[in-house]
Amino acid sequence: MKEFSFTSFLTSNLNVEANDISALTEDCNRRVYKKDELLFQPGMVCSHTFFVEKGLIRQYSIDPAGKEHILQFAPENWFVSDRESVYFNQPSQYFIQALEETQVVLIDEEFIRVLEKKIPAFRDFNNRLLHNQIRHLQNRVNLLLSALAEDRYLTFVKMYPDVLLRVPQKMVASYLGITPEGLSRVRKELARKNKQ
Amino acid sequence: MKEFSFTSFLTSNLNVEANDISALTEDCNRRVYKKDELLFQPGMVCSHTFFVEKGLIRQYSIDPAGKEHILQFAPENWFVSDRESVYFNQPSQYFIQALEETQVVLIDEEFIRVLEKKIPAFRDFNNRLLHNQIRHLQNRVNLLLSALAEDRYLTFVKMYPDVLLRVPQKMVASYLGITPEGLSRVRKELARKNKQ
DNA sequence: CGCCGAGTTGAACTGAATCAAGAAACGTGG
DNA sequence: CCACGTTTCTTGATTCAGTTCAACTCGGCG
Repeated sequence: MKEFSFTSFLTSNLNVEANDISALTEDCNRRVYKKDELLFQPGMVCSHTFFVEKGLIRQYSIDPAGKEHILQFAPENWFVSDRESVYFNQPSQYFIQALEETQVVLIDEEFIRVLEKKIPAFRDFNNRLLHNQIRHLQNRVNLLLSALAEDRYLTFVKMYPDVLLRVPQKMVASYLGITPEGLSRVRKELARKNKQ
Repeated sequence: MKEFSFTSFLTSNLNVEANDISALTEDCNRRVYKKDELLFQPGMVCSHTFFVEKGLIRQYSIDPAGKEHILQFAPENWFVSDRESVYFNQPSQYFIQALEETQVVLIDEEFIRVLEKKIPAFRDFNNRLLHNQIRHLQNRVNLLLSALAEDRYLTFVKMYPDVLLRVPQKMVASYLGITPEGLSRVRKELARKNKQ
């Protein structure tokens, strides 16, 4: 029997028997999205969180000038959700899109409540996930406020070396808040420095 | 009997009897900080969250070039904590400072656990606070990625009109990620537009 | 009264965007 | 497996938003 990565993810983080978990996670709603397919788009209220079992997705916005801005990449074992929409029932302003063929678990509020009930440790774990996300966002704000393009890129390379290899360079640029041309020049400059 | 604003804040949000709450919150650790006094500084592990009962505090970093960058303002009824430090027990990289004479409640992990135990609704409320902070941070990242200085300023004015009047302009600039001179020019330009 | 930090203004400068063109990589159908 | 069109990446010339530095004004406070 093949084990779902959502199951093993929860098992290893919740410190409980695999059997207890898989009973709950096996018949979760799952869906496979093709490359470039949208999981979600602005205007709707997003009713669930996505857990990536295989593949890679991104969350992004499009500004009035038509430019894309990437809020988050999510490879295997990451959650993505528009908290604003899921939790506060407001129409989202963000897109969520598969960047590769991607299999996700669809998690709704009800499933979370079931998990909390059956596995008390889940509440604490979920809490930890939220704290972790806040920490990352806070550090990202700080970086956007304080660092130039080159430093932001170097930080990205260090933090997400895997993502770097899986997405087109222009999307890294969009995540960093610079243009594709700008990132191309940053990389050129770094290569020059490394030679000498 | 004078009621603490922390008590009434929890009472109104938790939907429980004021008496139940005040028994818990009355003898919390409280402290008053003078204007400009530091509540906390980098390098230490921050062991508690602050709830502002009266006054105004800010969280900020100082970059290698010596420039300040404000992560958050917190007026009355706001929480401030360095999640990275409190939750993950890591040395913080941020300062927390009183911008006016400020009274705060010091909340440690133990107190949170007591609250969770005695008042079940607190867990959900805390969860809501976390989601709310994520939402705000996410929107701020999006704004930093997509908007020019003028739009960021206008958004700030709309979202925090109260804070705008209580802090020096150079701190608003620091929050927005521009220089004091830059903000001065943005405001001048806006004034010009409004006249015509 | 004199000082000091906050805000303003101007001139020169700089990091990054824009626009445009070409080169390289990629995917798809024949 | 190649040929083609499409997208991605690079490079150059120009422009622009915002910084830096310096001088000056203003208001509060010892």
